[in-house]
Amino acid sequence: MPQELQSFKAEFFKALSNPLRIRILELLRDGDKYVHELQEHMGIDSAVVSQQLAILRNRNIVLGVKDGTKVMYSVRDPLLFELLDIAKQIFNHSLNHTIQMLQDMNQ
Amino acid sequence: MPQELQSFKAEFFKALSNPLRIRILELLRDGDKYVHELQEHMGIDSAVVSQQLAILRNRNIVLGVKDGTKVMYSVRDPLLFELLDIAKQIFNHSLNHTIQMLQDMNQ
DNA sequence: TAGTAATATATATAGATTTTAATATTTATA
DNA sequence: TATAAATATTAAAATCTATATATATTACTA
Repeated sequence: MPQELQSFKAEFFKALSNPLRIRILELLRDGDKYVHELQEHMGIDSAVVSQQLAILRNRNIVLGVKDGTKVMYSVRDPLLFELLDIAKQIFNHSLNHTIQMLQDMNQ
Repeated sequence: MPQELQSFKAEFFKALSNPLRIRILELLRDGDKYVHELQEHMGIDSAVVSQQLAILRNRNIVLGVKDGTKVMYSVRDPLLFELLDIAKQIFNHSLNHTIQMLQDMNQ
């Protein structure tokens, strides 16, 4: 694999490496939303939401469509949700492993 | 989803958000390797490889097993490779989309 | 066989760069 | 003018990368 592609992949994962951005993507999983809707769900300043949306937009992960003064956001590729699910599975495996290890230690 | 889990997920993706670490994981996909083997493939200082391995180790993504003075590394969960494949697919979709858009603009 | 060198890996340190998150300002539309 | 969203700015925190140092194991050798 060429070195450039590795950098692109790394950039992609970097876009996902922030709790606010993960939260946004999970909210969008339940349906497209306006910025102010995201802001209300997350309970943070709308400028902060806009900042994080800009990062996801620049990486082509979400799409914003204007509707008057509002902007409706959606996730561009549904495969992203599959990716998040696999991440969760990996996470669960790792957690199970840790729990098992602690149990073994107490035997 | 609890806020903590979002942070954990973000941490996980952060571990993947570096070109050297992506390279390491792709090399390990072809089979477990010693640090010096990784270092030779990557053509960088072994201290740099160790640093990056430490990050992957701390996030429970890889496992290092001592064998004399050497340490053999492997990926803990094969699901990780599935995750990388899906990332690649998302990436291809995005690229196709961009190409299509450029073509449309030239019509 | 004790002492020392060589090898493999890990950790520590530090300066440069990047990211974060909060606030302020700007733009666009109703 | 009021509202919705985006962008700019900034200080603090985190990350990166290179280099230096430390540790642990094996090999050598006097």
